[in-house]
Order: sequence, then C-alpha cells, then structure tokens
Amino acid sequence: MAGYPFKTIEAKWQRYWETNKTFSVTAIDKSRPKYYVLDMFPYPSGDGLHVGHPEGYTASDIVARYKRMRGFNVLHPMGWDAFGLPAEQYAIKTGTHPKITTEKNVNRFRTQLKALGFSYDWEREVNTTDPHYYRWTQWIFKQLFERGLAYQDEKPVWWCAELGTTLANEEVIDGKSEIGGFACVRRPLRQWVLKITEYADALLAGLDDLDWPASTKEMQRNWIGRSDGAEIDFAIPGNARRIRVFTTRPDTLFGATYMVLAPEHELVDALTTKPQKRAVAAYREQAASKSELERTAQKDKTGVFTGAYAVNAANGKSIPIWIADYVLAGYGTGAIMAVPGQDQRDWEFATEYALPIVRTVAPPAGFAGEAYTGDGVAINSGFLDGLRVEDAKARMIAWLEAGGHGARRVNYKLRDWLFSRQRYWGEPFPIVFIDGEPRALPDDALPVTLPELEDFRPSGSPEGPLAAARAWLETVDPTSGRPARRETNTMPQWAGSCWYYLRFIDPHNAKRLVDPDLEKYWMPVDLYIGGSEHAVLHLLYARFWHKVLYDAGFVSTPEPFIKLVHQGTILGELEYTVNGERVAEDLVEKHGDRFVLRDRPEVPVDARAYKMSKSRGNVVNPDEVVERFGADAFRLYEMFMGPLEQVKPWSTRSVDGTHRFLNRVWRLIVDERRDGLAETLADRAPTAEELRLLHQTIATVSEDIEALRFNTAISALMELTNAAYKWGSLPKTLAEPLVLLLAPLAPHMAEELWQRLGHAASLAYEPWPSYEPKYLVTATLEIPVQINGKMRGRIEVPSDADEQQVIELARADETVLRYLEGKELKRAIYVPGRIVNLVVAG
RNA sequence: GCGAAAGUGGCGGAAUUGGUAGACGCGCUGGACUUAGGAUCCAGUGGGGCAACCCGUGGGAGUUCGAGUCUCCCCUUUCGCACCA
Repeated sequence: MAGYPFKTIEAKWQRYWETNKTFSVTAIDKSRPKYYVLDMFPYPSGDGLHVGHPEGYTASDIVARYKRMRGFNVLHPMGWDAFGLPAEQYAIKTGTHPKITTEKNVNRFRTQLKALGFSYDWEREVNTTDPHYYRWTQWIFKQLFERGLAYQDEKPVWWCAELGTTLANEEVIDGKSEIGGFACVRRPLRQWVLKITEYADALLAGLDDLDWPASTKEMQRNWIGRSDGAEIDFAIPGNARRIRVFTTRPDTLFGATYMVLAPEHELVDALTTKPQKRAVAAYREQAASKSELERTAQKDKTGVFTGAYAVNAANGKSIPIWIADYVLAGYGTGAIMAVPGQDQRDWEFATEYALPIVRTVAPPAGFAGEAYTGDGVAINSGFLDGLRVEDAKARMIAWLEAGGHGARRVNYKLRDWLFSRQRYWGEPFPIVFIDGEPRALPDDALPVTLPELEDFRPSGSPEGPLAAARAWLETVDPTSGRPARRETNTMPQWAGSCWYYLRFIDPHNAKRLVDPDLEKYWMPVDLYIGGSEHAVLHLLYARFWHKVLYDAGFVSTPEPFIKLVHQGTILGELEYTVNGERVAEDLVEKHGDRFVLRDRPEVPVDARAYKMSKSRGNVVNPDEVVERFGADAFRLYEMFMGPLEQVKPWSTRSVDGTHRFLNRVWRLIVDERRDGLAETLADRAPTAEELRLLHQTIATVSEDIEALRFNTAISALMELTNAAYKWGSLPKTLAEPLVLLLAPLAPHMAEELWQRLGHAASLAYEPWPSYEPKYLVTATLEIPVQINGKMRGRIEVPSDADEQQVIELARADETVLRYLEGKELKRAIYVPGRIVNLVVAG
C-alpha cells in the first residue's frame, strides 16, 4: 500500500518524546500561565483499550499540545484506577493475584496509549493500588475520621449477595448493582459511612460556578435533592409520643385529613389498636417481602388503617393514621401528613379508601384535575385564608414555631456515603479496634498494606476475606501499645479516584499528599474530560473529598474541576436489520423516510447503530485501526466524526478519509523518490489569496480548538490542503504554519514534516501561528441577491460600497433585472457584507 | 408519567447564531495515469425537470423583507429521574 510511512514516523517520534522528556513539566518557569488538562484515568481492564477511551484522551491531548504552543505550562498526566472487581473476580477464577493481573493490564494500557502519541508526562504516572499512593488515600480517610466525617453505623444498607459486598446508594440502580446488574437487598449492617450529607449545601451551591454540562449539574442537584419545608409534630391522644412529618407544603396543614406511616416506621407497633393488629401485621409482611424494584414499579396505592388517630394542630381535628408503602421509610421522617386536596398520591389514596378531601388552595376557574398542586389563594385554612402559597407557608411556619408544633426544615435526598466493602482488592482502612472502639493509626504506620491471601473469595460475612489473614489481623496499636484488631473491610473503588488529580501535581512526595506551593500553582483542573456515567458517582464523591480537604486547609480551591466535558459514546458501525437479521448495506434503499429491501420494498429495514459490546460482536479494536491507518489518522478520525460530546457511530471505512488527508499533506511537502522535499513546495512569495486562506484557517483552527470543535478544525485544514492542490504548489511560508496548525491533531506527522522543513528541535513548544486580520481584507465582495426572499443572483461590489451603491448594483444586475421587469420595487434591504433582498410587488 | 436534549442528502456531519442550506469527509458516478489497483489525480454527486425553473432541513401552523435557526401544537429518537411528601 502506497502512502506515507506512518509506522516508522510514529515509532520514531514516540521514541523521541520519551528520550527527550519533551512533555516533562518538572523544571518549569512558573511565571508562565498554567493549564491543567486531565482525563478521567481508566480502570485497566483485561480487554485493553477500546475506541471510546482515545476519544476523550485525544481531545485532551489536542488541547494540551495547543496550550503548550500558546506558551502555557501544561500539566497533562495519566494513571490507573486499578482497584476494583474485575481483577478480583479474575483472581477468584484463576488464583492469579490481582496485583499480577493489574500490572499486566496496566502495561498493556500504557503501551497502547503510548502508541497513540499522547503527550502525557509519564513521570507522573500514578496507580491507586500502589501502597505509595494508597498510603495517602488512607491518610485522607484519617482526616475524615478525625473530623467526625467518617463513622460506623448500623442501618439498612444495600447488600449484593452475588458480589458478596455492600454497595453505596449511587451504585444501586432500581434495586440492582450498577456493576453486573445483580439483585440487591436492604439489610442492616454495621458499616463505615462518610458524612457527605454535611456537605450537601456546599456541594449544591458549588455547582453554580462550574462550567459543567447543564445536565450533569442538574443530575447532581437532583441527587442531592434539597427541599425546603417544615417539620410538624402530630400529637396522639393517649400516647406520649408524637409523629413527626416533613412537608414542603406546611401551608396545606388545614387540609391534612389523615396521616400515613411507612410500614417500617418505628411507631407502628405502639400505635396499632387491637382490632387492627392482624391486618397491619399482614400488610407489613407483604410490604417487606416485596423487592425494592416491585415496590417502586407498582403504581396503585394500598394501605391499612392502624386504628389510631392523631390531632391536626391547625384545626384540632382528629385524623386517622394509616400505613402504606407509598410512604418511604428512607425519606424525610418516614411519615407524612396526607393532604389529598394538594397532592395527587394522597388524592388517589383518599379516593381508594374513602378518606375526606379538603381543598386548601383554590384551583383556577375551570380546573378539571384532581389534586391541585399549583399556586393560588388559601381557602378553608383559618388564619391563612386569602394568602398565596409562598406567604401561607411562611405564616404557617411562624405559627408552628410559636406554638411548638414544628419548625422550618430543609431535607435532602442525599444519604451518607456507605464506604466499606467486603472485598479483598481495595484499600485497607487505617483503623484498628481496641475493645471494639475504632482508632486511627498514626501517620507513620501508613500505609496499611494488603496482606497476602490464598483465597480472595468474599466470605459472605460482613467481615470480608481479610478476616482470614490471621497474622495481619491481630496487631498492636502503636499509639497505646495495646493489642488491637484491624478493620477487615476495604474501601470502595471510588476512594482512589477521589483525589488522584492532586497526586499528579506532586506524585513522588513521600512527606505530604501534595506540596502546598505546587498545589497552589496547578489547581484547579482547567479542563476535565471523561464519560457522563460518573455524573453522580466519582464527580460527586471527588467534590466532597475536595471540599473536606479545602476546609482542612490542604488545598487552595473550593472546587477541583472548573470545566468539565463529557465525550459522547462511540457506537458500533451502523447496522441494517430485518427482524434482527443483519442485511448487507447494498441490499437496502431508502423509501421516503424509511429503509426497505431493494428487491422487496414492502419489507421495512431497521437501520441503527448499537452500543459496542462483546456479545453483539461490534467492538472495534483501536490496535487494528492504528496498524492499518496509523495513530495520526486514527486520532484525526475520532475527532472528525462529529461534535465531541455527541453519541456517534463508528465507521472504519471513513478512517480512510483522514488517512487520505494526511497523505495529501505529506505529498505536498515530501517526495520520497527524491528523498527530500516535494516539487510542489515552492520557494515563492504567497499570493494574496493564499495568505487570505491561510489566515482564515489560522483563525478557524484556533477558535475551534479553544471551543473543542475539532471536527470543524480538521475540515478547515482539509480545505487549505485542497486549495494547495488547486494552486499546484505550496509556498514554504505557508507550509510551516500549516504543519504547526496540524501539530496538536496529528503530532507525529507534524513533527516529521517540521524536521524535514529544516528544524532541529521538536515543534512541541513552537509558538502557535498568529492570525492577522489584515490578510482577510479583499477589494471586492460577492453579495447574494434575493428577490422576495428567494435567491436570484449574486453581485460583485467594492468592499467599501455603501447601502445605496450596493442596492443600485443589485438592481442593475442582469439576472436580477429579469425579475424586476414590470414590477414595483417596494423595499430594499441590505445587510452589510451579507445579503441584499429586494421586495417587489405586481 | 416527569424533565432535558436532539431530528438536515445513501451515511457521519457543516451553516459566522435570523441572511447563498448541505462546508469537510465517507460512499457513489464518470474520466485520466496504469500490467493491475481497494494507490493517486481530475470532474460530478439533495430530489424533480431537456431547460427556464420548481421542490427541499421530522409534520402542521405562525412571526419576519428573509426561518435549519425564533414562537405554538403534534410525531419520533436519545439521555436522565421515577411514589422524594
């Protein structure tokens, strides 16, 4: 296959960058501005890289290289988020220690990434499973522990039998584990929990100033789930206890006609009257047997009367207390005041069980719905009557507080973060127990390293497999000298990724997490690129840890990641199917807005791209693409596919396009037969047109890279190259900037061309070509002419012509005249430099 | 069900944000050079029509001199959330 020798060139420059430490930022001039561009570091799986990884990595690499040429000190590191289930599951299956598997996978990933020419400072590589690294993960945990932000609690938690471990709320979706999709159940266990709820408001408020995708911010807001309202206590005649509820609508208290407790509510037993005991017990049992999934899936409201009554303090009325599973034990206080007039769920329940409904907000005239949840004027509400919702809320809260019936209250959906796992392959806790009391180990006892084990299997008990490491387990507390027992749980996968961006700044520091001066220089991360699947997991956890470190004075910024971008998923190749069977593309054609079989047009064909998966067999291996087209063409193609953030289908065939483009650039400058520069490379002064196009390209490419619009940056470079072919030659003074513009995108080829153009050093720090608007000025402009809004022709006008002149020229144009004949010109619009529109009648 | 985003050639996508729709690329058609080509170069390529022209950005209405872009209704797709009191 003819073409430029990408294999030789790419290997050559990768070696060059490595030996010359081209991208090292260890000795830098700190008077220059900094730019920290970070990728979400990968979990080094056994499958190696897939084409989705390099999408984000290429984007960040382009920015990193561009910023270097713009004079920034650029921090662009890479590492491994290597604790986690797959290595451990592999260990269970084969007996191979996860350390071995991890090392092998990391080596493979590193080789693959290097083959793509990413400009990482490899001296800063970190690995979360390295004791030198997790020593500091443990140290941060200690900070949390010592501040009361890490505590042990026994509460119902998610337990996944299949994975043999507990999971955090964020890791359980619809009652199934996020990894593997295994069923999970709620089970009370004593576990480590991090008090993320204490940071709920800070995490919420911090979002406002972040340049993040709106959808991601919204997801975090929803996850935190702040709602403002009141807590109200309901007295129970003949009982000293009160039922406390949370409501966002204290203004509707007069309409609370009954109460509902979650079936699990602690007061249920005490409240239930004798005659109701059986029905209540049966209902509770039935509710308990339902999985979380079944419970959320069911839409109809069921419940049972407890036989007890409470007093509505607002109107002194006695209201019945029910239990129903539409009230969740885990939210608010696990009990509600039911206001069927203003809440649709309560309305449905009240209708089902013939409970009274009282409207306390007047619905608008003609309102035909059931419960009315909108704004309006209070009715049937004593001292609130006539007030609008907002005012009524405030008045009611004041009344509740004055009478000791309740108080203003903010409630969150966010729960504290369940932080322990019953697995082997994770960070051990820096904690020992003396007489059952947890104590943090002193700093010089860190890291607590993982003991060797024969059997990595989860024990199925809350202790986890580490409990089997007898010699490791029993120890002596260095502080008190007393015998102690180690914590046998490990930290979740997310721990190591909560702070890795800080370690990249100072990866080899044995004394501190990160040197404060370096931290001040590099933080925050200016651009963070990674998948949206971490919107409420990693990205929320990391912000939480960061805020704790900020409050403790270890970091200087309240937020870690200023700008965040999610790359869109790359789907498999477009597939044509009939009833699930693949059909070759050339047997298919489009009829109207659908695809059908060419020879049987009555058969519809489904055309779509699917998520890459082993089972579907549509996974693309980047190694093969690089082998065939080269890393530069691969990088270019991934960026040329479409907008970075968009989901888009892969097309191996289309990689040919960017490969061809690189070949065209190559041949414009290099002639291998002459073993030197191409004849097309001309030693002449550029023409005005050439300069104009060059500077337009500089402007476009610069703006597009800044805005991460790589697809249009590449097309601009293609246009410049195509033009050079039309010109028949390329002046050397254009070739150099062209090569520099190409450098961030296709760095290997750019370096090689730069060298062949006579430069000794790498172009990595060569100044970015500067754009000069003066070259864009032309003597005449071509202005399109519309008549009644329809395109009819084009005129050439002097670029300094005024409105009147342009309109005169338009009216005099031959083609335009045909349309004006016999008609009356009613109006003429000229948008300077843009367009002329002549409005005619008759 | 609720919320958000998006629907443009055979395909991926452009369109200076209200001003020449389809840049760039894939694919396709024709030609050149070639023993050959899945290499390269040149030309063409939204649909209809011999043409002048007409039609065209999911569908329908509207605002405007002018709408892919703004407004309203509907359809479809994708992504979130899903009894949160």
